[in-house]
Amino acid sequence: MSDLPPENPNLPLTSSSSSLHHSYSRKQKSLGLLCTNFLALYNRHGIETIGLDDAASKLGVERRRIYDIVNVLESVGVLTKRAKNQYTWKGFSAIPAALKELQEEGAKDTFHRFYTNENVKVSDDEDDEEESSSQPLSSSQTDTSKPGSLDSSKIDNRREKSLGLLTQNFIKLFVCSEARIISLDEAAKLLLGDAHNTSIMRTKVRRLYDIANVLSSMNLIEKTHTLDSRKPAFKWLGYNGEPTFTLSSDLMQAESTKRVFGTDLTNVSVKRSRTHENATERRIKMKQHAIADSSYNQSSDDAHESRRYKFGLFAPAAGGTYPAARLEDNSKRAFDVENLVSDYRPTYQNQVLKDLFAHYMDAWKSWYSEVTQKNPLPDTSKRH
DNA sequence: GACTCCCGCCATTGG
DNA sequence: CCAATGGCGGGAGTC
Repeated sequence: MSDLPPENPNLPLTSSSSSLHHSYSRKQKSLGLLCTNFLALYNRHGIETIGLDDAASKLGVERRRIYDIVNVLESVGVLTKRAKNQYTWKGFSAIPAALKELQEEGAKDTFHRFYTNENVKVSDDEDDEEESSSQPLSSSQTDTSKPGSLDSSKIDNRREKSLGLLTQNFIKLFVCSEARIISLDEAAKLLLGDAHNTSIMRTKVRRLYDIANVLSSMNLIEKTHTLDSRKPAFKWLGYNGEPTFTLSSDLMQAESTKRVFGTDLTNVSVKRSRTHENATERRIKMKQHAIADSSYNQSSDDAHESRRYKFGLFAPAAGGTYPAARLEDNSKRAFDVENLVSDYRPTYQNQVLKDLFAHYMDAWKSWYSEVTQKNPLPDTSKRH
């Protein structure tokens, strides 16, 4: 107990004052940003263990959020749980191994799927149905799920729905297939195996957004859109062997506004105005909803509605097509450092943040010069 | 008005 | 029993 009190009404806005509608910026509280900060805070020498409380207070967020981040980081090997409240920092160098393991694991799953399906068709065409029904790829041991029997079926039902596992499965999607770009809907559908229940889907997609955000902040994936359609999707970048923390992806998006890294670490202050509605009401409403919803429209999804999706028949076991993508687009727009610097004007009163800022600026400058060297011209920055 | 996805209630799990 | 964890989905911001 010390430092920053939970309520800290200081928005690092450079404006002198009179910010009447001190805009609540959702972006500045995104999981991705938080993760970026988290990484910057711990991805350095000397760090060995991480305390959740410490992280929470340093980053100025509630514990709950830390769990979110830590879970996905752990599923990629960057962290490991040591004890209650305690994690061990492994670093980015642990990513390749973790990725590889996931890939192998995924390959196995794929095999399994095909064998039980005995329907190995090597269609090269668009329509490439992926597995038939109910069997989300999970690493659970036995599955005795009978649609009719309801009882102590899944003790570890929880684990199956954990953010961590979901993260791994999401990654497997990329690592174990030819797919380079996947939209979250597709991912959700794939990971769900089936159950096109709108509600379930929505929830799953929500989670995927969360995951995608932190994965993005690690530069493992990047947001784009599907080649053909306009649908937003994520592109697998893979691990680019970057010992020092990179921040590009995040900064890229800073172009338009202030989705700037260090902004407001102590962001416990302005929360979006919760609709006046006390907890009780809320709870009740929830219950009612649950009840009314209990009659899950279990329409057996009839149409398979196969997403034309290339689930590369079992990924090449060794080496094969290990996604080795780099940011090869030229779409990265350039903006000038000085401008950003002077414009940004750090209002950090805390040493850590200052430190952090310097760190970022450093990394970014080098990145910037590198890019400008390759791309002499700032490249007509069109709309994103 | 569709997309994103933050927030925090509260069920679970662990000690 | 309480504290640590973390599923989950309402609904507020964004685009």
